[in-house]
Amino acid sequence: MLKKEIQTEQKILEAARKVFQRSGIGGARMQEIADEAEINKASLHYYYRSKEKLFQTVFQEDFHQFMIPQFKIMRDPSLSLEERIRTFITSYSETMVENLHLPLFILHEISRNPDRLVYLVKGKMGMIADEDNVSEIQIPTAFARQIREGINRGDYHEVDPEQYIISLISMCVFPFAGRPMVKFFFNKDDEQYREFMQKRQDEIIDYAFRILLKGYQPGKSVASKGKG
Amino acid sequence: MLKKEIQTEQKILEAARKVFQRSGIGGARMQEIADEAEINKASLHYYYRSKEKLFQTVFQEDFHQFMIPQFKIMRDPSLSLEERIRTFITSYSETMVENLHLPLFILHEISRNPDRLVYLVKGKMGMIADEDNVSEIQIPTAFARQIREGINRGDYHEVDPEQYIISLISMCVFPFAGRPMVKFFFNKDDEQYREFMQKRQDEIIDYAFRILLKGYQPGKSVASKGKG
DNA sequence: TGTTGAATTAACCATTCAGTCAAACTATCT
DNA sequence: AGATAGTTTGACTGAATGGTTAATTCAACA
Repeated sequence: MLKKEIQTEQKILEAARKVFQRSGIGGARMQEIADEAEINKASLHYYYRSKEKLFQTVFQEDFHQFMIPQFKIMRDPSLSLEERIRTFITSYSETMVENLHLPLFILHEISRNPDRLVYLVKGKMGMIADEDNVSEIQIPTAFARQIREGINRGDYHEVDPEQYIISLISMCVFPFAGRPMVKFFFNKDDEQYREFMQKRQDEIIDYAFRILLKGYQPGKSVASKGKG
Repeated sequence: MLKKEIQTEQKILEAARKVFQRSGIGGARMQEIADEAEINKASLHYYYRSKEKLFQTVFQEDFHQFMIPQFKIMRDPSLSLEERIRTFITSYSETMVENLHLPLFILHEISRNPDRLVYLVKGKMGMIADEDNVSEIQIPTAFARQIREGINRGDYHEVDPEQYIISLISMCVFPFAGRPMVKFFFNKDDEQYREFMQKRQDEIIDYAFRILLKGYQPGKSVASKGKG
């Protein structure tokens, strides 16, 4: 009984995730989700009182999947800044490759209702940070500050740290949000696209270091594992 | 009479654009568009038989605004490749700053229905190109080929041209698609965001050249106007 | 095997919304 | 003024869809 309940709930969430990511909250139909989960529409409401409630559950999970690993990396004190940049890029790309619809879904729903950000971040992202007095919201800012320190030390080129961080994220995320266009204009099928995005990781890491590091040469490179 | 007709049609298109960009085709309401245009809903249908028809008209215009200037630049034979990169970035950013909702709107609607791309591009983009045998669809590919030539000549670093082009577009477009997050995590209000995106242009140009050009130094730089 | 509470279902309800229609209005020309 | 063609409008329709309900099934247990 209990087992069945959990199993059904899980089926619903998976189905809902698929449908919501494909169509957004507006385009999704409760009937469609029910069909996808192979249950009756009334049962769907039995488990999740309303569409909005169901959506929030799914969206919160997705949002965290989209954000938390990256946030963890940005402030991981066991990694040098260069290693963090490298890991940030691979981790981000990996998440997206495994979940192609995620980026656009997140972007679109956040844009439709930016206020969600406040409780989404404050809500469950408290699981990271809080060891010292850096709240999760300030992680990007803190990361930017560390880049600035590197610049001041003379290790890095003169970049605007905030612009630099956003550029990293852009290069990781955008090609997934614009997948149909990438495929269309560079004439790639699904498999070629996947391969292209897989290769892209190393390419972006290279770009990231060319932009930031003084005297960077792709050959000698920066440590790819272990401390720098 | 004729004058009034045109004027109404224009009002409808502006209203529809605003509502569609805000809510997408699914979220938009014909009544809302009618209200925005200050006409009766029946009149709306008098001018545009259906929602889909109205949407297509608006979307096609928006798509072209989003694409054509950049395509023109990519293949402008009067500019050197470096100048084209520079112009590409400023032109793209300029378009986005003036129309903040455009990128996400395009991305979302293309993603919802990728088949549109075929007739959208073949449809009206024939206005560019066709002088020689480079069709508009092949412009990015052609642009990539020219980068490759530069690499082979030894002028540029070893980059994957397709990845490079997509990175340029990413850095230009993504921060607009992710505007709420940029604002939220770097704590900017509308004005600060705007300023940030304005400054960003030069920053990206710098990044683009650091990635591509051998021996690039932001100081000496590449010609900012005229032939290189 | 009968009782109980949770899970499932078909049928139904209420609302929203794109699209239609016929009547009314307006401008222009004769 | 009357006729004509183009435009506007309120009222309406039908389909889609989120959500409810009451009856039924099912699983567990005494």
